[in-house]
This record gives sequence, C-alpha cells and structure tokens, in this order.
Amino acid sequence: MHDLREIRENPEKFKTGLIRRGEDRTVIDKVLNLDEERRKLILEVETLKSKRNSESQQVGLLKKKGEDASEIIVAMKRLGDEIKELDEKQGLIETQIEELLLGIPNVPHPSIPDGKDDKENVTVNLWGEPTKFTFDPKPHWDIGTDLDILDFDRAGKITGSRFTIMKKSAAKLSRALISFMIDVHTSQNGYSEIYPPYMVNSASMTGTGQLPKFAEDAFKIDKTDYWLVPTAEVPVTNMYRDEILDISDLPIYHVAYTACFRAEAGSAGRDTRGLIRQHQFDKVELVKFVLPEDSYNELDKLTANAARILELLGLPYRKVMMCTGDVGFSAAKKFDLEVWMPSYNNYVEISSCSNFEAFQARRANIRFRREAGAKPEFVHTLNGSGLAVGRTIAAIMENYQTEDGSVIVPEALRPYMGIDKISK
RNA sequence: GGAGAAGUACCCAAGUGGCUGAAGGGUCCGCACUCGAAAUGCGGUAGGUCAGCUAAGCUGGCGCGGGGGUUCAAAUCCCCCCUUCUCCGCCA
Repeated sequence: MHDLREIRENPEKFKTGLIRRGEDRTVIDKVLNLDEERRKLILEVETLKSKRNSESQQVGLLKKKGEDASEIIVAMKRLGDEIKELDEKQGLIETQIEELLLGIPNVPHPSIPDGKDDKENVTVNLWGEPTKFTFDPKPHWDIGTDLDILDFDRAGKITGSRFTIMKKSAAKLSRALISFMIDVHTSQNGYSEIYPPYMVNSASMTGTGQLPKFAEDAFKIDKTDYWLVPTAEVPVTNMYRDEILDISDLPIYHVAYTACFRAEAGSAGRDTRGLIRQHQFDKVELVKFVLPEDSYNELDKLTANAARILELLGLPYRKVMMCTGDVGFSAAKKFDLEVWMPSYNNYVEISSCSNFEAFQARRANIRFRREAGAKPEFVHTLNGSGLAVGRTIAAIMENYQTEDGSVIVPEALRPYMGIDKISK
C-alpha cells in the first residue's frame, strides 16, 4: 500500500509507476479527489468537535457550582447529531480511499526494464550449462513413476488433481532438501529459523498483499477467517505486524519451511504433469526486515543466498530480472532464479526474490525508530524462495538421471540421504 | 467445550463518568559520586495517529485489545468480537 500523503505530494511518481506496469493510472486522480473531499470534511467536523469538547467541559463546571446547564446540553445534543452525520460521511469516503489504495500495485524500481509480460524479462547471468545426455532423458514424472517413488494416480484418488504422493526415496529426498536448505541458510547465511502456522487470518493475508485482490488464488478454511498459507512469507512477515522494532535488532533474517497451498485458479491446463505446479508444495522461504537504505543491497545478498543452494546442488540455472509487467503486485524489484529442466527443454522458475520496499510494511504497519524518541519509520521487507522443494526434486531427478532410470544423489545431499543413488 | 481473571503508550504500571494524552517507573539525555564502570542521587526531554497554519514550532481531532452503543461529556457504563492467563473437560 502507498502513503496517501506521498501520493498527494508526488502523484506523477505513482501514475508513472502504473503506466510502466500497463495499468490504469486514473485511480490516482480518483484517490486525490476523494482525499481532498476527506480533508475538507475533517476540517469541518473537527471544528465542531472542538466546540463540543469545550462546551461539555463547561457543563461539568456549572454543575459543580450547582448552576443550570440545560441550555448548553440541548445545544450540544443538536451539535452531536450534526457531528455524527459528518463522521459517517467521512468514514464512507475513507473506506473508498482504502479500497482504492489496497488495489494499487507497488511502484517499479527505475532499474527494472519496461515490458508487457515474462517474454521481456532480462537474463542477468547464467550458472552452469544445460545438462547434456548421451541418451534420451525422461521427464521426472516418468522417472518417479518408474522408480515407484512418485504416485500421481493414487494422489488423484485420495485428494484430486495437482497433488502427489511421494514415496520412499522421493519422500526422503524432500526431507533431506528441507533440512539441507535450512542448515545452509542458518549456519552459513545468518538466517534464524522459524516454524510458523500453516493457517493465517485475513489481516495477515492483507498485510503481505494477497488480499483483497488475489483471494481466488488462495484456499480459505470453511467457517473460519483462516487461510492456508500460499507461502511462508505471509506468516513470517506478519510476525511483526503492528510492531515497532528495535533498530539494534535490524536487519532481521528469517528462514522458514512450510507447506504452501495455492488454488492455481488461473493455471488450468498449464504444467499439468509432474511436480511443477501443485496445490500443495514445500518451500523454504527467506524473509528479511531491513533499513530502507539497505534494501537493494540486501536483495542482491538474498538472491545470492538462494542461488547458493542451486550451486551446492550442482543444478544449472539463470538469474532473471523481472520486467514491469511480470514483477508482481507487491514488489518494486524482483529476480527469479530459473533452474534447467530437461523435460521442458528450458529454464523453470525455482525461486523468486523480491524487494517490497515499504509496500508490505505500510500495509502490515511494521516500523522501527532510528533512535529513542524519533518518529517511527517503515522498514523494508524482502523475501525469496530458498528454494521451492518440489521443483528442486524435479530438477534433481531430471538433471541427475542415468540411462538405466536411476538418479544420482548430489554430493551435498548424501549426508542427508545416506545413499548416493536412487534406483529400483 | 465449561468456569474465572486480565488486555492502558517502546516496556512495566496507576486510574470506575467531566479539571486524564492519561500518575509513577523503566528506557533516553545531562550532572554528581568513581581511576573507570555498575549501583545510587539530582535534574531534564520525548512519546501514537490524522488535519490545519508554519522555518523550528504551534493549534485542534481521534486515541486506553478491536468494533458498535448510551451520554452534553466515556479508559471508566452497556453489547458483540479477539487475544492471553488459571482451573476443569477432551485430545495427538
């Protein structure tokens, strides 16, 4: 969410941001008109309230002296009705402004390219080379089914499409990856581990930007105000909602594993096979709370932390900078890490690292003070996958497959797996 | 699920209808004591948010878990909700 005062002072900045994203900029003028009306009303109603307060005080004083105050009381009763009417009008306008503000995306950072969609993203660098095979490589869904470690059919039976049962070495690989990733981030990259709830309330979903605009992408628990987390970003970022953080605690780095749940409402027919697009998947997430002046440096570090996992696993990847059309609603700048996926003969997103600047912090009201007595400022929040576990399993199975249908276990995972090869 | 208690600013905490933006602490700053620090003593500043006029600042509104209500006037009275704690019940 944006600061109303900032929009008032610099509307062009926000209009330009919307234009760069290819979105309707007239919302800014709508907000400004409502804001003007709102401030006029405030001025009017506050004058009346000030009068009511002082006159009411007179009533108390008169009564103490045993004098008659009924004239003031009658007058104030009338004034009270007037105030009530104006208050309601003001509340209505403020609700309208709030609704508009919650629907305005973040302003893209100047450094990111203009573009309509993912085709105009820019590759920043490549690590490794697409894996070459001396035989015809199989997609991971075939490898997994043939090894009897992935079971899509029974998952469909017990739940539905876009769910998977992982068995034996696949199940263990999943556990191994989660532990491996968390261990690297806590012991080498300075993150502190969090294990949060998998359900959050609507206020949290609003705080990070999933609500109100993207309700159809998430699963809502019937008869409650709870949502299944689409990413650990939501519970972890909202940990500090409505708090003023101590500057000596900044920057805060958290790493959290959760299962993630996504309705995938707009993805019918896409990535229907395998582990790439599931309603439930595992992810290790990195979340940072930092000083505003540090956030872009922190974004580079966070992206490097996520990339480090791919490098340790020996998986070829590229780093891509998102263009304005693909940067996402809440982010000002975003890098995707895309892993080489032989079955797609292409790179597939496996991590998304974003700087939200104060966009989420303002929604969630997460602040800090530079010194005692100083005015609280909003922190900058960042997050990134470190990594998506299901896609990592798919990438390992495909890139490390052998001609006989088994899968070599990457060196870094062997201590966690206890074996160096997954075979029949 | 049942019974009871509580929620006041960054933290602790007093406050049951008007003079309470809210005592007192802590935190923070200065001074004294000390070789220095701690502890102690003395003095002092600040406090969230919105609006207005401005250069610092000043004025006003809101605000005491959240939302509604009663009243000329609400931290204080009433209703609903949330959270925490204690006891009981149930349970992995």
